[in-house]
Amino acid sequence: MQSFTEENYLKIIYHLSLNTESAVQTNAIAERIQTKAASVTDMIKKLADKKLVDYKKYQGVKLTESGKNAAINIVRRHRLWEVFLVEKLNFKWDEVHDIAEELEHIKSPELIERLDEFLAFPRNDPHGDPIPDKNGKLDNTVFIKLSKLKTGDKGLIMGVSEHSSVFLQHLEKIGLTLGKQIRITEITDFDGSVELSIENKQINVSREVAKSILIKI
Amino acid sequence: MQSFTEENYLKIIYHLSLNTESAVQTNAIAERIQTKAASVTDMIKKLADKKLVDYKKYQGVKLTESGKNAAINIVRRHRLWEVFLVEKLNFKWDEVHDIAEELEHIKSPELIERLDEFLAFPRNDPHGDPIPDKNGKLDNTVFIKLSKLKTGDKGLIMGVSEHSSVFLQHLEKIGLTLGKQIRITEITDFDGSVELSIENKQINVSREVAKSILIKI
DNA sequence: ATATTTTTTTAGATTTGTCTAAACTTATAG
DNA sequence: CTATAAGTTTAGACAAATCTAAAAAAATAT
Ligand SMILES: [Mn+2]
Ligand SMILES: [Mn+2]
Ligand SMILES: [Mn+2]
Ligand SMILES: [Mn+2]
Repeated sequence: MQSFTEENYLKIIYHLSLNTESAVQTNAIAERIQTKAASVTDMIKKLADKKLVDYKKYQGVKLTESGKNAAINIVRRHRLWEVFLVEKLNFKWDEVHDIAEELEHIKSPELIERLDEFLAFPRNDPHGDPIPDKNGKLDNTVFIKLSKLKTGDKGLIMGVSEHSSVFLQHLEKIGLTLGKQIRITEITDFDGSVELSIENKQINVSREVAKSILIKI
Repeated sequence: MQSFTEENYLKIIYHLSLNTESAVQTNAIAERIQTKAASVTDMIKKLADKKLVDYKKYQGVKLTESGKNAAINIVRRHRLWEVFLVEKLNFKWDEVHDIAEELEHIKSPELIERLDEFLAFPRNDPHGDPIPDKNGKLDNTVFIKLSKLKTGDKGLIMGVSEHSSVFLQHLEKIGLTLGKQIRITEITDFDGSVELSIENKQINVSREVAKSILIKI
C-alpha cells in the first residue's frame, strides 16, 4: 500500500506520461506537484525501490506495469468522487477538483466498487474524462480540439483539457458545457479566435480557450 | 487547521472525556490510539501550544472550548459518513467504522453541509449515536443500558455502546437491531443474563452483551 | 570542441510523529 | 511514613517528506 504522497507522485507521473513516449523529467514532476526537484529525486528513488517506476539517473522515470495500475486506480477514484460530488451533492464542475484530490486517497476497494454502482457505473467524469473500470480498462477515444475545426464543422462538446476553476466558470458562463452541439461559423484569421453557434446563439471564443475544448464530430 | 494525527487525538480525548468529569490520562489516550505514552505526551504538548487542550504536567488533559468544537466537528463528519455508507452504499453497520475513520478527515465544510442535506439531515448514525448539528449542538438524550432493566420492562433499542465488528454482527444475527421493540421476560440470577422477547421470538443475551445495548423505555 | 546553460543529483538540515530507555512524579500498600 | 508500584515525562534516536546550497551530468550554443 502506498502513502498519500507516493500516490500523488504516481498520479502526476501517469498524467505526464500521457503526453509523451519518452521518460518523465524530474523538473516536470516538481512543477506539477509544487515541490523542489531535489524532493522529487528522493521520492523517485523510493518509488524505484518499490518497483513502481523504472529509473536511471539523469534519464527520468517511466511507470512500471504495477506503477501504472496503481496510478490508474487513483485516477478511477478521483473521477468517481467527482461524479458523486456533481451528481449527488450538486457541486458545480469547477468546485470538485480539490475535494476529489483528498477523497481519492481513501483506501477501500469495497468503497469504490459500491460508489461506482451507486453512481450507475458512469463512463465519464464531470469534465468529460473517461473513468477507468474496475480492471483499469480505460476508454481511450481521443477527441479533437475545437481549435482544429474548420468553418462549417459541427460537433459535440465532449470534454475539456484544462481544469482550472476560472476556465470552467468561463465556459459555464458563455454556455459551453458538456454535451452541447456547436457549429463553427467563422475563424478569424489574425488571432485564430473561433466564432460558433450554439443553441441558436452566436458566441466567440479565443484561440487559447478553443485549444482546451474537446469535440466529437 | 489540524493535521490528521491531531484530529485523531482530539477525537479520542473527546470520547474519553464523556465518561468522566476529571482530566483524561496519558495512558488512556495511548491505549485508545494504539501508541506509546511518550508519543502522547509529545502530542499533548503540541495541542496545548495550540490552545486545544489545557494541560498541567502529570495531571492529564481537558479539551478547551475550541478543542471541544474541533472534536465535535470530527465526530459530526464521522457519523455523517457512516450514515452515507449504510444508507446510500448499502454497507452493513459493522463495516463502516474504519472507512469513516478515514473519511472524517476530509477538510471541506461545504462538503459536509451538502452531505448532511443529501442525507436529509439525519439525527443519528447507524449505531444510534447522535449526530452533532452544523453548530456543534448535540442531542444528549441518555438511554438506559439493557442490563439495568427489570423483568416485565418494555423498550426500544436505540443504540449500542460498543462498536466492534464481532459485537455488531452478533446483534444482527440474533435480531437485535436499532428501532426494535423488546420486553424483558426473565433475568437469570446467577449470571445476570437477560431473556427477552422480540418480534414474538424469545432470545437470551449475556449480561456482557446487555451492558452494551441502549434502550428507551 | 569547448564553453555556457539547464537539469538533475547529493549532502546536510528541518519538521512531524513515532519509539525505547531512563528519570521523575504521584499513588498505594504495609 | 517509607517502600514499592504505577503513571508520566524527558532525552535521544529514527523514518518520512521536505528544503537549500553545492556538485555533477547532460544539453545547447558558438
Ligand atoms: Mn479533477
Ligand atoms: Mn475531472
Ligand atoms: Mn464509527
Ligand atoms: Mn457510529
